[in-house]
Amino acid sequence: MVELTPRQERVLGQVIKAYVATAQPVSSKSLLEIAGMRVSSATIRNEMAELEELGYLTHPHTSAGRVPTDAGYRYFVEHLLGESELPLQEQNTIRHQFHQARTEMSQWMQLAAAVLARSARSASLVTAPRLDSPILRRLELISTQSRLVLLVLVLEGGTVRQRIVTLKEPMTQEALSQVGAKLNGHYAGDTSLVMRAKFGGLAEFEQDVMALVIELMETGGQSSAETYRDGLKEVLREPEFTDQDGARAIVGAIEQPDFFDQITPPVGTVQVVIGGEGRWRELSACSMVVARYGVEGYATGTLGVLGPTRMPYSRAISTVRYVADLMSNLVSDLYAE
Amino acid sequence: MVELTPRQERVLGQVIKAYVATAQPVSSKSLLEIAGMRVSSATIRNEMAELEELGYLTHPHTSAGRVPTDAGYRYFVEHLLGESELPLQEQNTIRHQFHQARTEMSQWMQLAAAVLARSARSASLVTAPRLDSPILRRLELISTQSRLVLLVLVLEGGTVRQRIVTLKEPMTQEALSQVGAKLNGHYAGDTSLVMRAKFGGLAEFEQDVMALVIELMETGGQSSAETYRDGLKEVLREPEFTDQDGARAIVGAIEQPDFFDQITPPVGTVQVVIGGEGRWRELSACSMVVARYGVEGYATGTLGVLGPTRMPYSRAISTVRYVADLMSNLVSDLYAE
DNA sequence: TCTGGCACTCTGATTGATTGAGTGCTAAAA
DNA sequence: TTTTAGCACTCAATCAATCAGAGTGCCAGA
Repeated sequence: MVELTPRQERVLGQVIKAYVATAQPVSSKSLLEIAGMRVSSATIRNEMAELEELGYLTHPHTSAGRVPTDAGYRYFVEHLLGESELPLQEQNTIRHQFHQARTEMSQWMQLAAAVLARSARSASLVTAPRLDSPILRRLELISTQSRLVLLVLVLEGGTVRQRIVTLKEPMTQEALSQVGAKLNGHYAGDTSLVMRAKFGGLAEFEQDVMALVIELMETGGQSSAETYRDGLKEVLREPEFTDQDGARAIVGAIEQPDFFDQITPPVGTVQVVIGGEGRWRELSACSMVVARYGVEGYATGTLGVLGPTRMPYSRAISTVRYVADLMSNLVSDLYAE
Repeated sequence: MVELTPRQERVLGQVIKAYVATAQPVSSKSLLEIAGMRVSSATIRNEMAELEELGYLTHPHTSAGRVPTDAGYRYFVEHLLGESELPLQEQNTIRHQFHQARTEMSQWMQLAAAVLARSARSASLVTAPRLDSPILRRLELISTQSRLVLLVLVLEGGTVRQRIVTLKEPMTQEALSQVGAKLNGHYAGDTSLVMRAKFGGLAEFEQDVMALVIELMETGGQSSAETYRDGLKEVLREPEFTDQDGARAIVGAIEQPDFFDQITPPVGTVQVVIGGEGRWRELSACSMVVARYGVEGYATGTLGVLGPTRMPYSRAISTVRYVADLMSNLVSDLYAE
């Protein structure tokens, strides 16, 4: 990536700022007005032509103003955006909202989605934290009906997983509780790996149960319902999504519950994907700002926003970073040793 | 609602059929071709004019074909649609898919949403069954961290609810288990009403826990994540949603997790809402076909489709009915005494 | 009661002219 | 060498006018 002169950087930054605000190509004259630079429009035009040469701007047709390219946004994000923090005022508002919510992951995630959508004027997606190598805290076998038994797993950190088991022949709740107690004695505190190692010495039914336990611990809840969304309706106002294809592209992405799981930056960093970056052809008009939250190596989830490439990156990035940090703290409070 | 002559009914039915298929106004001549009626186009025109007089058809402008009105669809649904069943072939396919799924509510609901969306060419929404007056089967108190305790409730039928409690001072898992055992002894098998009645004779901490239990049982999970959706991307292909307003209207509705909870037909019936029916102004171009499933008075959820008024009502209604019945059976298998 | 025929209406596509925003380039000024 | 003023040029957007065609409404006759 070529280095730009300070003035070129200024021009690029102002073009992006104006284009993000108005969605209209930016002319050399209008740029002068908003940027208040003390040169003529012709100079600006020369700079713009140069920036176009370098691939950071284009224009839709000969007599139109300039529009940033994906590379232009990329340069902007990498070089012209400091590690700016969210204004304290907003940090407080958000923290306050989180304190008001009940101490429940589902509420927090819903709230996180709402905050992200509002702040970044985009659609947002938050997935529940998933345990990397879950540890069994306790299991329960609960008879629901003659031959149907509910298996409930409580994992370290409070995640609950459940599955219905069909028995070959009926068992009383008494008998089930005994089996439960025995298995708890054997396996509470173990990861699925350890469980596999200690598999011997079990009755057939107990083996069946443990096989299920292991499967449940390793495949994870995966429930697609564990994804929280917001802002889709509002982001459809943006001009890039008014036509059918644009709308379908973003709706299709948001509809996938695990869409952001394809992007997994390490916890603590924020990743910006501009214009689908080749990997998502449909999303060529979209950008994403994604972060992972939680405790690395233990339990992590993904959260972020999806909007037009013409996105308020500064806001989006600082909001995503702030919310991810907040969520990480919540998770580590819950899961801490 | 005025009675129509058999021929008028036939004309109305054919107009709707053609319009549903093509989204184009239907002309008198083209109607002749598809319906194969042995009269002239002029006769059809007269009938159409009559139907327009009665409010069942309109035309967008003088020299355009006819389009059904909401009243027209309503008449069609009430009078011209028998209690037709889904073709056996499809019933089998659907039943087969349900058998393939794991015996888990979340999987079934996701599947139900997918089936509905495919079959009715619409967006679908399925909400988890909610207990009407839940009965506690067992509660667990699990220490997660010094002063944070996870309260897990298992309700009759296998619903699990959880909540984090912050203690005033630390307690050991031992102590928590004792409290748990005591409360289970007292309250297992009770509804929240009974619990309120037997509230006396508890230590302060136990009272706090039971207050939470009651709250959790009465307010319900309410987790917005317990809603499954599908087909939104595809339904945006329909011409009525190509413009911004149309798309935003349907996306806004689908985004609300409890949208269908506003419509609650009794279990076993299917309700059809055409053109928003005045209650949903934004959804004037949409229809919904909704059913409640589950066991009345015990645990019920809502499921249905949302699409353009130009919807294949016959398919939609029979699919919704069939899937609702299927889900009702699954629920009653799980919850049956 | 139905039908053939014809006048009438309205849309949608096409064309052409016009306007104006905005650039690119050149030659002069700093 | 860099900046600026000026001017020619390009292209989208808008408007008006025209035209073909689809489809209706209605009347008069079967």
